[in-house]
Amino acid sequence: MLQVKDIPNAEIMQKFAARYPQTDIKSVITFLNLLRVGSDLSHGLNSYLAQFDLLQGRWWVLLLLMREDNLISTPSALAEKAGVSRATMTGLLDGLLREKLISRVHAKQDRRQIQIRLTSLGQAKLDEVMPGYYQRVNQLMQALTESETMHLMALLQKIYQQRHVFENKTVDIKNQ
Amino acid sequence: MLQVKDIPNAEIMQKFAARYPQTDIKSVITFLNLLRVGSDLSHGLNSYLAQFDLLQGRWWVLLLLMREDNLISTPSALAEKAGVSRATMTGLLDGLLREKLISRVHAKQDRRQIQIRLTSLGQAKLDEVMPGYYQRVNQLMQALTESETMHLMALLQKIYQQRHVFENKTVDIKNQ
DNA sequence: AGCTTATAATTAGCCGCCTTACTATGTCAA
DNA sequence: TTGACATAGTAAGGCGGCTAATTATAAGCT
Repeated sequence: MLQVKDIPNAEIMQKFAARYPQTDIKSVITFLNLLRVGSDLSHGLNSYLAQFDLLQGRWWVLLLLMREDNLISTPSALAEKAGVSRATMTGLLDGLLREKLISRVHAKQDRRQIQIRLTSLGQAKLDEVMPGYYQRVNQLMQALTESETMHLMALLQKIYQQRHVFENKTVDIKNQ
Repeated sequence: MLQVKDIPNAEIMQKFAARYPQTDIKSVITFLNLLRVGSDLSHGLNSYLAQFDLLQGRWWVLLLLMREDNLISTPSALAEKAGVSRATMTGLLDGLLREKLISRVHAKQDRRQIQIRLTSLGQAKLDEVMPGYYQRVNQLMQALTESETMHLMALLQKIYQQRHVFENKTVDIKNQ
């Protein structure tokens, strides 16, 4: 994701608003701040995970496996839950396999499927990573009081429900 | 960035909290929601830009150039402002050059430098992209009232100031 | 049974990001 | 002045995303 370091100042926003009159400066600034906080937290998380030779993709796979009662899942299910394509999941699993954090076993009942299991090495890796992760998340969220946190969640929910506005193609009014 | 599709439910959080006692469930859920909103908006923006053969990286470069009074900057300055490495900027500029949206000119005063200029084709591309972008941002932010927007900005600020918590290495108490 | 279609996983090849290492040029101080 | 260091840009190679195409297996029709 783009690292939105440099949110435009008022002067620059005015310049853009002059050329593009539909601009609502306050909306744009809020939007860019949301993007920036998200990307900064994401980069921060990555830099923490990198200390353990992990990045978000592979870490998330380990977590998804740990959620399962028997520590087993399949590539398609993992891809679906992680929100990546199955091809990408193949690559992530290759990496995890190289470090023996997971194992691949052919499924008996459906021979197209492969079972992915969290190994004890994989569990050990999570046991190394997670305490520091939780500690840092706590520290981060101590920026807000309990009621601020709840308020933030509510605001995020409202925005989240609108998240599809970008995905609609531009509509040509004449064709409606 | 990871597409955080699947925020763990209460039952699963309990399981993790049992193994990792430092877990504060509310903090983690809020954190994951922040990440999710950020990554969804980022993906949404990308899918909008993709209609115009752009992605965030190259689009942002065009914007940075348009901010300049004479439409000119250098690769290093752009890399700094966009928050990417200079090597990455070289790649982005290669792409933009291929489509003639920018031009490269050797600087006279410092022959290490290269001047990057937004071409009229580049400006035309922005004129195509920006109105729809602003329209969609407005639509998105209409999810919130004016006072909610200001409150959200304030909450994001507080979190943003804590963003470095992930970057500190884990401290070994014994060595302090 | 044999087709057709659907599904699971992988491969190949693209893109944008990274770090590391390199080349060219500039700067500064002994 | 020249040697050491700093800075600008690029190249090489890795990673984690993607889509499209491929292979194997399963399921459903007729």
